[in-house]
Amino acid sequence: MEQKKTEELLKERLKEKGLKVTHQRLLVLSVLEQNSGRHMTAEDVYALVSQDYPEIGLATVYRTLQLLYEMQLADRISLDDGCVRYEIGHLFAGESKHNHHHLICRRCGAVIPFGDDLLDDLEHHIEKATGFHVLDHELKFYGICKQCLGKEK
Amino acid sequence: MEQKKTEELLKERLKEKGLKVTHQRLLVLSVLEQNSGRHMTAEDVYALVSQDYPEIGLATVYRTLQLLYEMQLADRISLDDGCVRYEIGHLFAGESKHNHHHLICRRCGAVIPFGDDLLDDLEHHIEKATGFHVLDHELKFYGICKQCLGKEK
DNA sequence: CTCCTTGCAAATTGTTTGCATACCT
DNA sequence: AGGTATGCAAACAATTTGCAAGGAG
Repeated sequence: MEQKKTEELLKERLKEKGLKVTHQRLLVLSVLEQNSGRHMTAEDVYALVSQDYPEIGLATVYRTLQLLYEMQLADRISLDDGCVRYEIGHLFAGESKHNHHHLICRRCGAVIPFGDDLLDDLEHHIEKATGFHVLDHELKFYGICKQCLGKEK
Repeated sequence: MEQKKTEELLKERLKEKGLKVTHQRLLVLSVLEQNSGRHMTAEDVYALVSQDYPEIGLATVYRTLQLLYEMQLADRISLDDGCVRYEIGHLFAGESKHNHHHLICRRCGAVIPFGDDLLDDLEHHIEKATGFHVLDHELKFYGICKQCLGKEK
């Protein structure tokens, strides 16, 4: 029913905006959901959706991911490898705060999620100090992962 | 002499690696330095270097920026507008901790630097908790800037 | 004199767009 | 029916690469 919930959420939001509920859109969301942990490129999603629905076009996947992002149903990050990635955050029905960060290994490229939310205070501070209304944040740490450290001379 | 310092730093590091000190490399660094506040794309740098040195090729600028980044002489960020940007952080002779963050307006695209370093504690915490050795971090806040908020109905 | 580096152009790669057709509502 | 979405192919834009010629050590 977690499953069901985001699907319903998508349908609602589509209707609100006069957009249509299509097979493709549901499939893209479902793939994202079944891989909620991974950071998926459009190609990744395309490959998976194609298994069930080979007729889908890559362009549709791009369009749909963008749509999901705009509707706050998907999270978007860049891992500096030249492509945008999407993932489903732990969304609590309507609340769409994205609260996990990433540790990126400069050596092997591993991406380790790191859940923590110490940034709320900082956000409030920013709002007060600059008048900037914070909606979301993205925090990445670069360094060397445990494995790579182990391999070092 | 701040000026002089990074140039010397570059020369040193090039020699260490058996690489060569070229006019182009010095010029790219110098342009970055003279615009230390801006987040510059390769094209931006290319345009500026071209004024003094029209023969330079765009590919060289790309190669040089990458090099400076690898040598920790330049900082690299992505503002999600589809191109990588570089800037010179306030580097304190050798120490290359990059400690300023960015507020990115979802409406007008403005990028507001935000200096603050509350993340050291968090970094230590991560190292202890995960064994990941943190070298650097990148923090972006997305939201609506003051001006755009003002324009709202 | 020997590699490293450059400039140029061509090649790649991720992503977007135009358009006729197919599909929701 | 009527407008939205789709698939395909072509268009794009940022970045990379191959290679012959030039330049630093």
